[in-house]
Amino acid sequence: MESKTAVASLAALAQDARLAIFRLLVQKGPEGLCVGDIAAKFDIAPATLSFHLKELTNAGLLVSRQEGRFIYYAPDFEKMNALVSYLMENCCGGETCAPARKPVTRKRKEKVT
Amino acid sequence: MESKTAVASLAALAQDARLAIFRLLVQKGPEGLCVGDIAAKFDIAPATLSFHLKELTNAGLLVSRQEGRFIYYAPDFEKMNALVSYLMENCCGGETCAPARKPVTRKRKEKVT
DNA sequence: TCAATATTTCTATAATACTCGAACTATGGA
DNA sequence: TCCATAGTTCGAGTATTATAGAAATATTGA
Repeated sequence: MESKTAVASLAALAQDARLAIFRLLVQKGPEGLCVGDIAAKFDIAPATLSFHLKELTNAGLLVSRQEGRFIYYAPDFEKMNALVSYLMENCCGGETCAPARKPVTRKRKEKVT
Repeated sequence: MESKTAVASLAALAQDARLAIFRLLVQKGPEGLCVGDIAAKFDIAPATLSFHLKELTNAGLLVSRQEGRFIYYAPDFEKMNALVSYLMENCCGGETCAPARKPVTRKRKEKVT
């Protein structure tokens, strides 16, 4: 991960509303939530919410998909793991700590064929 | 961890110089580095460096100790772990991911008696 | 096609943060 | 005591970011 990317991701998370939104989505998982569902959880003007979702998406922390009229946002878990790994890279010289953490893994979704 | 604290920590890290400084110190470990040693690694005006160290310290990410004329800064590893845990708390509803990550642990320093 | 719903873009204002020169404080050695 | 070294605080200029009203876009159902 590049330093620039990490700074952008951290900046995206360094804001009350965005951190709350991101954590909500992390807890929700890969299915995500549509904008309206997120709006229902927080008292944020639609334009402001849209702005924050864009910030998180531009930072690479969220991915979105359209389903009919609804747009779902979900975390990009790989990016989140990469960010954390970048922060802790070679912790304590790599001798006492590394590998510091195991990345988040999740069960592969069954194919719905 | 409180949301306010997490935002402050993330904001402290969401800056080129500060992220580089923090990562340098994470890699150095609990002994830390004095300001001069940090300054030697980056091209930053002393006042600016001092400002950034203060930001990181106020956010709780660094601790400092004085040794003679030198002030050593080192990461607060517990705070760092708490921040990461907060980000990933109850990931994917806690079913598929949790416990997502193990915190950084390091060997207890031998007592120098 | 028309209206309603869902979300985004535009635009402006207010607030906050970064940088660094200059002046200041604290420690240790001569 | 006096000076040099190590860091910090202050102040001002510049830049970036948050917020939200209004207008625009896109999708669906009638």
